[in-house]
Amino acid sequence: MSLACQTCPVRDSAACSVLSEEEREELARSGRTRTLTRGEILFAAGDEETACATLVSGALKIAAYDEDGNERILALIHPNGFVGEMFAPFPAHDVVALTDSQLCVFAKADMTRALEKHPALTRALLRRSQEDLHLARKLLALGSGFGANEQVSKLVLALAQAASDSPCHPALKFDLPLTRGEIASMLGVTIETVSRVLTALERAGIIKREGVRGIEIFDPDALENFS
Amino acid sequence: MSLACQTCPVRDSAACSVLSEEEREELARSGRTRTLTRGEILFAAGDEETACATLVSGALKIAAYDEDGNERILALIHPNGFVGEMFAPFPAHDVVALTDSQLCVFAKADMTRALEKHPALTRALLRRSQEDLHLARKLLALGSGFGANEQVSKLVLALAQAASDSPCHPALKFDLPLTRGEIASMLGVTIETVSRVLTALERAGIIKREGVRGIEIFDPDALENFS
DNA sequence: CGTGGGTTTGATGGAGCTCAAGGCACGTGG
DNA sequence: CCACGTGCCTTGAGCTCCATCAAACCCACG
Repeated sequence: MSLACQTCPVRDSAACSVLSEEEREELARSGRTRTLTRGEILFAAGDEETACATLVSGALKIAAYDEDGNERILALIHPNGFVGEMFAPFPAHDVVALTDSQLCVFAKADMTRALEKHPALTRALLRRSQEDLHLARKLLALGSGFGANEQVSKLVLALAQAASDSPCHPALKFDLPLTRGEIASMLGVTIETVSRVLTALERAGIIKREGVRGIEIFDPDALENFS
Repeated sequence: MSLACQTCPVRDSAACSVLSEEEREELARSGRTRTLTRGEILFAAGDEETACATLVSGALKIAAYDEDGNERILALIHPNGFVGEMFAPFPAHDVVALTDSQLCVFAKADMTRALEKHPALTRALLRRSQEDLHLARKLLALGSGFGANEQVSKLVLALAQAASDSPCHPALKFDLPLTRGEIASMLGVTIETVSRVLTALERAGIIKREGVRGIEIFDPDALENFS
């Protein structure tokens, strides 16, 4: 399916928003939209045909797998986000849909050409890349900061912030985009530990679980300092 | 001190190498060289005056500190590397010299102007940024991959590769740029654990320690698979 | 109703953190 | 030159936290 930028929900915030109307139209001609259902994979590590994409709606994960097949989640992509190796010959990691998602995809060659043609687009991607870098390092800092309690509570808080529209305040009631197993593999802990921390948080009156994915946060500050 | 690009050891590989001779001269006029001794800090998190720099020689660390003052190392910068937030209003992390280092520094405003003027420079930085992102994720994957033995041995191997001139093969004999404590804070383990793993590696005949920082590697493959 | 995926909860053992002591290299001042 | 202090590293002993193993639960779905 070809692109329909006029009705795109992220037309004013994605990287391509720096382009003029005509420039955008031209870029759009080389792209395609694609929809994914949960679990479907967008790029696989080592793929021949390389491409890149911006996420319009939904959520993605970037994941690596060790020799035993254990997944390690390296990053989450939210709407407006951009994925794809622009310079490496092939993608280094798998990119998989966490929820039903909608994105627009470009062949690497087309995107490379567009970068040469539109410096503003390159700057926009540089900015995004630096943000991704920042997020990766935040996750790294979270990583072995301290105990499992800290890690899980802070991740819940981070997910709440990501789920919120307003940039600063966390959503107080939202659905986790991740299963317990996925939370576990973002932090390098086990499913059981994640589950235990969540019940502890609930017993402490800090959160409430609604079904399996729903979370209601009563005390955001307590999530920061849970030991 | 102003720049002397003619004699710069990384003139053909740093980001600025994409510029023509005259363009480089012009950029050079807005930059300054700076030398740091081990431990000196280049940028501090939250600094007012923001800047960026490419590393000419030596090594840097990017580090964050938790509320108790524990350091967490987020990345290492090697010669050719570029540091500095181009878009954020202030740096998010400390940047500190690991060894005596030499770099050339640019005010953020000057660099921003240069980016607008030289699209090729922007592309070069985008490429570098993606590489940094890749490295951060590699460290993330290393993180809670598995036991402390794995982590430390793989990090030693990675440091050996970084110390080597040839891109692929690790240096067989080199000096660690990091103290035990710094290795520990890259991995989120304790100093004692690092020390114990190193002695275990030595007892297994895989490495030999020469003084405190020197390392000789006998069996690089064994470092990959040490349990 | 049975099946299966994801989740919760409990019991146990071990890897690594904590605490503590000692060693080595280096600089500083008597 | 030696005594002393200071960093950094090493080694040991105990204890804690989390991974592991195992079982049961919940819920959606056929």
